[in-house]
Amino acid sequence: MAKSQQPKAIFIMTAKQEKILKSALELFAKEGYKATSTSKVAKHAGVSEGLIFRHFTNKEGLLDAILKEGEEQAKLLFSDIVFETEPKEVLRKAFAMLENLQANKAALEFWKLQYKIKWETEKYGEHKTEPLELALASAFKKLGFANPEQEALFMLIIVDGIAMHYFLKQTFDLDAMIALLKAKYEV
Amino acid sequence: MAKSQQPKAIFIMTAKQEKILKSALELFAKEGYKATSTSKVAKHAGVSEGLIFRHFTNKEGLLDAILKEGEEQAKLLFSDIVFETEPKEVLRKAFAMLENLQANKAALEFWKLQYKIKWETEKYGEHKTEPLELALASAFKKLGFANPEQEALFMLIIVDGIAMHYFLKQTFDLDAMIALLKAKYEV
Amino acid sequence: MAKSQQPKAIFIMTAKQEKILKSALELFAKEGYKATSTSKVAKHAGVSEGLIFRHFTNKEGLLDAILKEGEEQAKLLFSDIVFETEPKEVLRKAFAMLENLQANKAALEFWKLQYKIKWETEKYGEHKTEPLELALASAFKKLGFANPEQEALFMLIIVDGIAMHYFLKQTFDLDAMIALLKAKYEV
Amino acid sequence: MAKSQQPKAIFIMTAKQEKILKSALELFAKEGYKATSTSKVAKHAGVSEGLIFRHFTNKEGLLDAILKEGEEQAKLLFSDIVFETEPKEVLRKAFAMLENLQANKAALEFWKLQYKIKWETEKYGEHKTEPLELALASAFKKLGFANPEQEALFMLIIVDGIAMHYFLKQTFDLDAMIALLKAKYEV
DNA sequence: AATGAATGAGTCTTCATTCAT
DNA sequence: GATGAATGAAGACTCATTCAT
Repeated sequence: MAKSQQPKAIFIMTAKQEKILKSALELFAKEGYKATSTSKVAKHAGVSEGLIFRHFTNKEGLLDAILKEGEEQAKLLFSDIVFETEPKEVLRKAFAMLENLQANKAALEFWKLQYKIKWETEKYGEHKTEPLELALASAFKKLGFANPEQEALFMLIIVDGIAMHYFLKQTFDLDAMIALLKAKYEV
Repeated sequence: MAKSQQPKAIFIMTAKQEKILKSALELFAKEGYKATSTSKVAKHAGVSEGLIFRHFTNKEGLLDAILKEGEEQAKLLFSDIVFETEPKEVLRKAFAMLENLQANKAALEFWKLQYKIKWETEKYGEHKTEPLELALASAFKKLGFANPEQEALFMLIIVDGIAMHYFLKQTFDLDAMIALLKAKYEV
Repeated sequence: MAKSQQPKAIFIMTAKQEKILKSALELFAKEGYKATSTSKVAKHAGVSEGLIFRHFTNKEGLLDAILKEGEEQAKLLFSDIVFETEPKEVLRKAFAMLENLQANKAALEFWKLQYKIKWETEKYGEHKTEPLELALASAFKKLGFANPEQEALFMLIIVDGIAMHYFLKQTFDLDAMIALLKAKYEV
Repeated sequence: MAKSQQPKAIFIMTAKQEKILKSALELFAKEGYKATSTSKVAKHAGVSEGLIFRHFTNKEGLLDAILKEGEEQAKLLFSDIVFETEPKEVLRKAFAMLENLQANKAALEFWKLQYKIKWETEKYGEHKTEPLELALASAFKKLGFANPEQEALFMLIIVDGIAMHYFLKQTFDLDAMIALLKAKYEV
């Protein structure tokens, strides 16, 4: 793996830089990282191919920049759950994350990319969901579950699995599945 | 996508043909489909690159052959469950599939490939698990669940999710998770 | 520097392989190593660019193959001198090497390449001329020179310098210079 | 080759201009002209890449500026010899040039670059050494040599060859070689 | 004077695929 | 059935150069 370098500052970006990032996100999420050539990204973003390398050093650097932005977004999304103290509400908000997938196209693309990358490169560990796991464990403890840590992991796996099926299967009824979950956990 | 063609007969295979298939499976599962070049496969299998194309027409044809063999294996694996009539036993056997992952290294590679391919190419739909879904639905019906079809899908998602986490996370305690599942479904 | 690999056997070469080698020698010698692109070599040799890499792995591998062949030729050329025992004859034959430059175009290109590469990459040490140096030293000893090793090196430097000037200066009178040399060493 | 243009005036140079020139000299001498990118020069000099082109028009213009400065230095260096009338002293001073290589690191880099460029671009002819050649010829004439012009060229070739060997061979004993030269010419 | 974003042509190299033997 | 030479298109990346600011 080549060394990769994130741009000096995420917040100061030229219009073209943002276009590149947006295009890359879209294409990586749709076709995968390896299958998306830098020239395809450039064409899609309407810039010269060289510009990608001036701004992101590498193809890998481009991926890292996207992933870093995704992490930022994820933190934001998770914070709502992490700071919730009412246990039932924690669960409800966790399920709400799933509901959000249908409404927010950008978020959906980010998540889809996460999965694709996870399988393609086995690069990004699960540690990003750790705070979520802790929050859930705490909620399950308050609700009197016997093995709260395991329950938390179990729920994460379920939410993960549902998201995955939603991504991969066109005919998947997300709302119905969320309703079932809510019923099972009585929230 | 180029047209692809399966080998004339699956059961009659030369030693080299099998070597190619085995090497491709291993490499595709480890590195991914796109990231594995036909030349790498040829070298790993100890054959000339041309031979791959004589036997499998395409790189895609090679993938299809592997996937087809996987389907065969899946059918075999599933048949035990599908023909089971005792509902609790159906669930037990479904969970046993997960336990099997730890024992059978070859099976594990096959499944890992299935997941990798699913994400990389979005090529293989879920239809392979349909009989499984039906068997589970029937079992849940007998057990008096309100919405057996949905329960079946839910369970499949859970099993899928568990398998995925097992593949991607080195520190995942598979046995504990299966125990939890069994407790939840009282089998 | 990337690893480079010489072709399995130098003597068994396809026609295209030889064409590549010949073109590369000519272009490297004329324009320099860095300034000669592999695509230029391919076009000049009338082959596809990919073929260069199939046969020589790298651009560097291509250079190595040429240099190795040059070394072979040099050994042949030097052997005539090295096995000469009559001291004056040794000197005469050393000077004859210079005279040969005018007659033998292939040899000239090889030598020119050697100089170019020496300066461009500082890759190939002087050790190739060692047997020559020893032979000259032995000759000077027999002729009663005070410091034969140093005299040998001195002569090599002169011959080298003359060859260089011949390569770089169009108006250089090689024959006259050789005559002067012969007069000075009374051979 | 693109047209190239020297900076309006050599003597009036901003600090950045000098830094560029210094960096370019160092890098060209170490890595070669082709192998040194303008971006490397800019980074090494701590200036923007664009500035190189504002000041020197071209990469070639940058090279020319360096070479021109080298010529200036050469004239200075040679003048000591050119205006010398005592023949033995002319020879002594010519040999002193070689001795100077060991003492003066800056001069060494300049000369090394001259050689590198000579071989890489075959751009700079020998005309720079013409006054030197004349001075030597005159000295040899006074000393009663039969063919003074040729003797002068011969000596130049020797000095050149010695310098080259000193640059390329780490284990070269420069002092010993100069001593031999002095002995041969009895100075 | 100085910057740095932007480009397009070109660099070396890899890839899937074809074909003569 | 099997090889390995051969290809052409595409891959990531670099480079000299331009231009708006």
